[in-house]
Amino acid sequence: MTCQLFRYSGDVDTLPHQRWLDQDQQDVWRAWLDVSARLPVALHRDLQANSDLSLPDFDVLVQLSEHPDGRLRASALAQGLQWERSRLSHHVRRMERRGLVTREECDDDGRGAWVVVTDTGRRAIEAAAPTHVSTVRHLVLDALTPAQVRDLGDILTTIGARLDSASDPKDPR
Amino acid sequence: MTCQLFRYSGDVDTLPHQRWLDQDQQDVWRAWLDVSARLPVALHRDLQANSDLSLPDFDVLVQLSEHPDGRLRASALAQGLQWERSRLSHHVRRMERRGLVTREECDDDGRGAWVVVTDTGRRAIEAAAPTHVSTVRHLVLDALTPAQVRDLGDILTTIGARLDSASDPKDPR
DNA sequence: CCCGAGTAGATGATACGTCAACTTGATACT
DNA sequence: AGTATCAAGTTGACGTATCATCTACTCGGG
Repeated sequence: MTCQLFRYSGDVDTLPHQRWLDQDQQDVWRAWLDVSARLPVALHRDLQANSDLSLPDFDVLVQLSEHPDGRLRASALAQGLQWERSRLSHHVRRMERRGLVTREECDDDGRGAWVVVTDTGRRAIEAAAPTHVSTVRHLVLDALTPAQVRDLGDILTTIGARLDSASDPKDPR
Repeated sequence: MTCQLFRYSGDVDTLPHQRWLDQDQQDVWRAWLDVSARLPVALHRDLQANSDLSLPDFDVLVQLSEHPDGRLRASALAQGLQWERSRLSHHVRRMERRGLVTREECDDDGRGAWVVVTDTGRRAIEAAAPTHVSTVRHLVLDALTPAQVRDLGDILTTIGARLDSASDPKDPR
């Protein structure tokens, strides 16, 4: 994977007023694309091998498990997952069909709905979690030095902040 | 996002023999999940705003543009993208329908197929590339110090290597 | 009380990704 | 030649993600 990000047949100067990426930057960006594509696939496969959960299933169950009674309002859940509400709705429907969660009406708000983890769901995540965590360790956290883990945290926080302000109406670049 | 990765109602010790993540590790892992989920969404939105290309469309066109005549054998293209062949086949079909690429039979190998970028496809990527690159800069490369970019490259390379050996039949942990 | 604006969530259409067949042509071995 | 095997690519089914749209409810004035 040593090719350039753009090498149109002609000269790059055919597109003037444009800063392209130098070689080092291209390498880092390619590496990002590579890892961010393959890591979730590896985690997903790992989960599938040890449980009937997908990565999104797992994320949902983690959120629910973290809250008292294993229940959360749909919007709160969506926000915790950084998902769109419609995505959550679709996903919960599928998980409900498999018995991992149920939906319950909300008393104080007639529009609202609770998403509740079932016993089946609890058993599923408790069975899946150990290997999942150890895969995360093996592929990422234990692969890096403590200093690298710290650096990575700082880097991701910085990028995360950019993403915040990018979706923010202020500073649309 | 200051919650723990796992906080079952009971004590963590109900699942013994398991190393969980400490707080710092959880933070880093959460940050990874957060950024790796939101960055592609931001890039995708950006592309949609300036062109009719999706992120995968863009990736395909980049690969094709990097090669003479803008043509590549399907397998080579799949490998360059790190995609499964079937995924490529589906995607090329959709792109073909929109006139971005065409498929051509291969003379030397009766099974093979070329994927060829059309003029429309070329125009599309040339229109989309400048803003896309500048968004990548804005959100990532220019947000970090040169040292951080180097660090990130090292970190990603390390993880990439783990991913390689994870899918490798040898060392299945 | 009623009306309009906003909110919570669900739904349908479409695009995307994966897996498991399947088809067809290349290769190798007899 | 004949057959087994493998490689290239396609297809169909299904799960997943996004967008636009819809329904039902809440709330804050008139």
